[in-house]
Amino acid sequence: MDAETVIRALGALAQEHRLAAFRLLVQAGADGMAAGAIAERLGVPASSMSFHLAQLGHAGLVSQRRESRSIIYVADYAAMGGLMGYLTENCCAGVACVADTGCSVSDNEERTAA
Amino acid sequence: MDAETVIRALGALAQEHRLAAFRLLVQAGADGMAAGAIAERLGVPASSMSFHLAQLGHAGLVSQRRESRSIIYVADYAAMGGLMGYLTENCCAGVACVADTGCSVSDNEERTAA
DNA sequence: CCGATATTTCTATAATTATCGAAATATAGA
DNA sequence: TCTATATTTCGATAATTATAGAAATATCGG
Repeated sequence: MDAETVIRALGALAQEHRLAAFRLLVQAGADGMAAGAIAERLGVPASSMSFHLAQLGHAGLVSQRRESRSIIYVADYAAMGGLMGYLTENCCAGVACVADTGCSVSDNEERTAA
Repeated sequence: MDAETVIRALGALAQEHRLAAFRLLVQAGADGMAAGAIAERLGVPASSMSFHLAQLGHAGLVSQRRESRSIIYVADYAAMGGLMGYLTENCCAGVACVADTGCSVSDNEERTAA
């Protein structure tokens, strides 16, 4: 992942509604979530949410598929993984940051809010 | 680390010169680097670099200390670790992203494949 | 104190990003 | 086809962020 892509991804996540939307999509998993459902859940007008979802898409962090009248957005785990990898290697002195948060992630309660 | 802090940190890194500066500081370690050295290295005017370093500071990603006439900036690993922790827990479905990049970070070449 | 160096703050301007209503597009069902 | 639903695109505006020269501040050596 090159620096430009990383910057786009960081910029995409560096906004209240987009970070919230992406978290929602990560929780939703492969089923994803309809644009309207995200907008309603976050209390953001549809056209604004559409703008933000497009930004996430342009950054490669989400993909979309049409399903009847809805457009379903899905988090792209590989892209997020790429971002994490870049940050780990280039912004964390190799070990410090990740080791610090505990590398075996599976034991937390981070999935309870599904 | 709360969402607002995370957004500030992401926004701080989501800019060419700031990401480059932060990478430089991570490499420099505890010795840090003088503002002028960073500016020169990146080919950015001093006043512009000062603006960007202030943004990184405001986001808590760097600290500074005066050393004679220079102001030395130092990367804050704990802050970066906090950011990584938040992303891992909230934006990575718990495991996928980090596991994907190889959790034992100490070896360098795990990132060649997307 | 003075002159040189290092950096920040000030100021103005340019560029980018966010907001959201209204209009346009796509789909579905009667 | 007509109408309702879901979402995007358009367009206008507001807000934020970036750029960089000039002036101000701090420190040092003499």
